[in-house]
Amino acid sequence: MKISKPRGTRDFLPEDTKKRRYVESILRQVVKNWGFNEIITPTFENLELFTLKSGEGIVGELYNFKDKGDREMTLRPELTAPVMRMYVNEMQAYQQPLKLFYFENCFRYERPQKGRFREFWQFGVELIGSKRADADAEAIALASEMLKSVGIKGDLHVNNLGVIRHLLSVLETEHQSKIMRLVDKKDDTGLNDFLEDINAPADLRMKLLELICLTGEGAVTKARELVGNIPEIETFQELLTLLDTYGVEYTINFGIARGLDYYTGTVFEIYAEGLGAQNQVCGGGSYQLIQLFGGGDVPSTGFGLGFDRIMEVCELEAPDDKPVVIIAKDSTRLDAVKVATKLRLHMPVYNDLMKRNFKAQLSHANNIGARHVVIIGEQEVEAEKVTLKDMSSGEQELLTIDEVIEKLTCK
RNA sequence: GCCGGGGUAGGGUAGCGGUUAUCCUGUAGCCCUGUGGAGGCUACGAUUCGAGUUCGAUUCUCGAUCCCGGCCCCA
Repeated sequence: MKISKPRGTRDFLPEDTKKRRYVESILRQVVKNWGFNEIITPTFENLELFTLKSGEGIVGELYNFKDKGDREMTLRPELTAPVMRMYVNEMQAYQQPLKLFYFENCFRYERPQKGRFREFWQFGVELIGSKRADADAEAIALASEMLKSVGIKGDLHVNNLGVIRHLLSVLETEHQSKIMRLVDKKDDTGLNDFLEDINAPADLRMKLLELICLTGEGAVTKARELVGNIPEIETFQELLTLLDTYGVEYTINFGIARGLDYYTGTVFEIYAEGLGAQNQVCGGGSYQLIQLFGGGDVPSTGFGLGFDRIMEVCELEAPDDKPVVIIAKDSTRLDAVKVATKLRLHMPVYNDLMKRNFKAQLSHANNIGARHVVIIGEQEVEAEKVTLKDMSSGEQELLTIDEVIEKLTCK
């Protein structure tokens, strides 16, 4: 009787894990160099944390459960809300801006497909305390740099929601939200119908439809013509100038909306090729969530990277471990253990655990890709040395253990 | 929740009503107990699960399940 793994989860074999850890280590190095500090939050949280942020509707997509104390819990579906909760609970007195990052698994009860799993990993950054374009620009530049560091060419689209919000400000709040959702979905007919339903002014309707199609060069100028010289445009222009200075390539896209009300201004998405329908590898922007969780009026900006999607398109190869295999005879196995113990302070070492004969041990060493083997037989024990054999050249020489360490570690 | 396409040893496959279920690879061992990569031999190991049709099902039908792709959703 075999037990299969739960739907939408994955086993990572040694080769997979090695590559994942390697890519992870590169991303970690980049965020650290940008001055961000890692945090860890619980794997499960009170259900309310997420319904508060995203509405009751998301419960259907959650891995939620009641614990033995009858509390409504859920495995975390994302990490922005937990980080905000953590900030409100424990970090409000910290120096701002807070520069935080996390790399954790998340859980969503969804139908698996390419680039979508029920357990997946998010690498995210939250920058708390600054509402300036400088913070948004740093977040975007960092996201861009992270992808670049692992060899992924992403297509970055940026927008400032303040512009479209300004245009819609004459409408009721609920209508505004609804329109933002329709724009996010790129549901043009739905949008038209809705504008018809609420009897939106013809002038606004025309401007809106024109605005959300604005993209690429000259889009800012055209937007300015549509909505006038409002502060939101100036902020957006400031962000773009900063991005230019960072050397980040981007596409202006007034059609990116993000369906949720807590996004305040800057929003961005990054897409990568080769991922099928789920081609977004990064999404983020500036948002206002802290008040919702009982904190002050603190602006934040952040983004999440879909680590699994990155792995899907990342072509980096993890460096080789260069294992050393010790080959011994039955009569010298204890000597082999002693030598292994010394060598293990410096390098990965394999010892025979199968009581293989001499030839089979050598063959096994070859099969697992050993660069070198260390032979310990009666002759070597007698001479208080070992034989080091280079597996690719076949050359071998009699050396002391210290000489072996010296020789293998300096390469 | 919806729509397609799939599921045969650990991995890759052939068979498409009756076979000892094919071959490649893998793993372990032997040929060969102080020198690997080749070769030969041996062993291990599979029809996703459950119903139905049939004398007989890996093969046909239905259901479940999982995988792959897409829709919805995407915090």
